[in-house]
Amino acid sequence: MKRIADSTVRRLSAYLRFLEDFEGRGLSTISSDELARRGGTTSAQVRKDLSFFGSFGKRGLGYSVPELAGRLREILGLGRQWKVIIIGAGKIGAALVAYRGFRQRGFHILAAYDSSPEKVGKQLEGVPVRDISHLEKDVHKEPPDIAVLTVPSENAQAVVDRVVRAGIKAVLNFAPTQLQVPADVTVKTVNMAMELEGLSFALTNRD
Amino acid sequence: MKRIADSTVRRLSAYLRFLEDFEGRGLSTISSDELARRGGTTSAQVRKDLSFFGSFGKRGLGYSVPELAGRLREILGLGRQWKVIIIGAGKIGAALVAYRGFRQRGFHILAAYDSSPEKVGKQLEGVPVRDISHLEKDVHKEPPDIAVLTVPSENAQAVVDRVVRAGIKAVLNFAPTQLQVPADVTVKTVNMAMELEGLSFALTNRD
DNA sequence: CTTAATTTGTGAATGAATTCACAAAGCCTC
DNA sequence: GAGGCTTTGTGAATTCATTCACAAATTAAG
Repeated sequence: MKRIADSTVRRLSAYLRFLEDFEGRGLSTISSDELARRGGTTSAQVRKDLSFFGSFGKRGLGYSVPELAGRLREILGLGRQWKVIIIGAGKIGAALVAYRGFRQRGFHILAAYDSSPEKVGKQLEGVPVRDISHLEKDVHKEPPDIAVLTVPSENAQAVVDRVVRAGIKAVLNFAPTQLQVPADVTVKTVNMAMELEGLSFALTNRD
Repeated sequence: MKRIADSTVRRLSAYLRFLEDFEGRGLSTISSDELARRGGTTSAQVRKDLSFFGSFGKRGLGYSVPELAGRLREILGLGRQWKVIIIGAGKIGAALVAYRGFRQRGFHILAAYDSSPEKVGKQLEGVPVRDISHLEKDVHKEPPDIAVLTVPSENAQAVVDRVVRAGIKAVLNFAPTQLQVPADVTVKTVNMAMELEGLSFALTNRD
């Protein structure tokens, strides 16, 4: 299959959100133009994005809302449940455990890991906090699909190395660090510092 | 000034982080090649990125670490203090207030806002939680530069409208929503759901 | 001082992503 | 069922971003 750009996948994700909104309001069809308006893009962009995966629309009419939503869920791999572990049970880790967006999309949190004795053994929103030393054993018993890293930058590379060695192929990283991983592992980094600096730049360099 | 791509600014931000690391270790010069290796890019990319703002290197030698760090701070607008308010004192808002990356980079949190009576009047890490109804009055008294939104999706557009009307020109949005704002307002969105779906797509569509 | 070794800065070439623009297909009205 | 209206799907054109490649500048060594 032709390589799909990251930006395309992000937009598909956005389209699905709008479709679910429309679905909830009982609308049955939608045009690329309306989808574009909601997503801050153009109708040609929407059609091009979808065209990589097939042709789902009806000329003169638009797209069936439930059908397109279903197709997008399929394309994005949301038809199944993904098993997730969170490494680092600090403030951000705890906030993520509580985040309902996870469960809504089929991301099931198996456990959180930490090294602090005050946290280990407790629960966060029903999710057990385990000692980080149990990581490999647990992963072996019930392999997660995705590891979310909310550990301090200093430890991030060491932790991701363990995660990779344990066979996990997808990582969501909240540490403001560029992680080195083998080519068959996908890492997405959420870097708040970088976004803030982007705002600082925009405020500084406005005409 | 020529328009600078978003991707360029993000890389500058990454370069600065590496330079600070080098600075801490007392190294005095660095080549574009080494900077590139750390940032997962190429030396030509590094030089091109910097060339938009001037020529800071010495041929045959590389870049002076402290000088380049200083220039980047200047370019990114990090030479001053930015005033920030956080709207939404839920789990994510609370985690952000505690995030030390803010203060380190000169982002000073004036206050957090919420509508829940249990939260209003309390403090989070020394930051007062104010009633959202005081927003406009407070902003008028001490205008913040940046508003961080950690409110539920349903309210995000309404809140950003208030923020824009109050004259704030930069927004960091944590709600998984595409916000509509006038052209002179910059919005950056951190969308965890989107990143997770990107991982789901990668796991589903690997060769 | 001369030669070899580095490394920058930058036009030119390439590659990737977006937008244009229009034929083809389907709906709707009369 | 003919004609007008709408909207898709997609090559071609365009714009934007990255990579190449090399002259110019500087250091280092003899």
